[in-house]
Amino acid sequence: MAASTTETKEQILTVAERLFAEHGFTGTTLRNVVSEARVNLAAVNYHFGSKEELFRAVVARFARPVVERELRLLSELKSGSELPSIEALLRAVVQPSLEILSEGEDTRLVRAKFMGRCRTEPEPIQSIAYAEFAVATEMFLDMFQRVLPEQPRSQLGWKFDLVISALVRVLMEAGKPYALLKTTRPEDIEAATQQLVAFLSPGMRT
Amino acid sequence: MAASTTETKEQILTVAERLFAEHGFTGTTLRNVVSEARVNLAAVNYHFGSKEELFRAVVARFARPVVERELRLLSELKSGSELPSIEALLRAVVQPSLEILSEGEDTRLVRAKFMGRCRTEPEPIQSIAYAEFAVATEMFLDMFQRVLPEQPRSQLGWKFDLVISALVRVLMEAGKPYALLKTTRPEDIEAATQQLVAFLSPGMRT
DNA sequence: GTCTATAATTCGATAGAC
DNA sequence: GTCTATCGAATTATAGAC
Repeated sequence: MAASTTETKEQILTVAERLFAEHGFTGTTLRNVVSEARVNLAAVNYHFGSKEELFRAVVARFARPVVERELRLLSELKSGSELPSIEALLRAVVQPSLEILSEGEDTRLVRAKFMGRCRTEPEPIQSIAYAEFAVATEMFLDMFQRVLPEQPRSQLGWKFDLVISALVRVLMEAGKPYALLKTTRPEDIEAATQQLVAFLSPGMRT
Repeated sequence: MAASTTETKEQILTVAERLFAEHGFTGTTLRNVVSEARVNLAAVNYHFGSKEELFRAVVARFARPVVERELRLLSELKSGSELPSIEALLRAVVQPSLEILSEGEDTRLVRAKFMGRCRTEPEPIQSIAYAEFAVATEMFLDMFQRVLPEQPRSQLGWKFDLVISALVRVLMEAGKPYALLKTTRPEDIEAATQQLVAFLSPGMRT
């Protein structure tokens, strides 16, 4: 493996992430990717095997650090002597994803949008990203059930689904003039986190 | 115009609506449409001109009755002697769309999913549907501003955006086993409307 | 590992007979 | 208005030289 191999793979992944985010899976062509990445067309199939495997690789690269932070926050909440508040739990849900926007320089907004795009892709593409988050999602839902034992699981199910929808929407709209999150400055991210949690938490309680 | 012309156009529109809903714009081919619609390939371009014009026609067919009901509910709210409650206003936002699910027999779930899909399509397709709802959206936002004058317009902007996101998610997931709306029975639609309004209204107030 | 060249399909759109 | 046939361009994926 030559020294530039990693570079080529990363270059493909970065460009593909942006084009998938903007145009979706079927709306992105490998020719567009290699053209912008300034690599050869055959390099995609050499390094990733197929267009779908490339998508899986993009998903894995961005999702794993997020899931890792989610699981860490979850274990912190569990290790506490008492049950967390709804607000603390919601913050653990949205914070790892919103923190995407504080890392990666010029790729921040693209990465956030890609995460949102994953959830809006038609099947079977959507399932690729869903699989990465499935374990953490189930654990969050279990925790909501413990904090809100009087609500039936089915109700918590669709409520949590709407929470994720709101998070995804915030990520996709980030950077636009009328969005909740207009910049990627840490203090703006923190403010948006608080506002999003405040918007969602009373609805979870009801 | 022969007697079967309307039939052919409607057949194309109905099949296209389902395929666009399931696979998105770029994921749907005209060949798939005409194959399932059992019409000739050339009929699409004869009746609609292009794939994008076909999409516009599908959007117009489902959106106009919804917008009409939105505007009627809005004028009723305005004609009242006092300002509506948050709950009444939110109900006017979500009800016309959810009522899609009480009409059209076997096309109900498809139509709901298509509406959701419109909002998740990459540009420039998304703007086609957005344009149909733009006027009503602005009027709803004005009404929220009157009911909640202490909140800045920018804040109401992203909150209303999250309300629509929740509505769209409910529409897209309708019919699935763990969704808020599992069937299309009128009483279930009414129950879902109430639960959705109850979930969202406290967040609007905060 | 990177490249050129191309295979093998598939796409949207249209020409022209009926 | 409906059909067959096809154009021209674009797609993913691969074979094979270097």
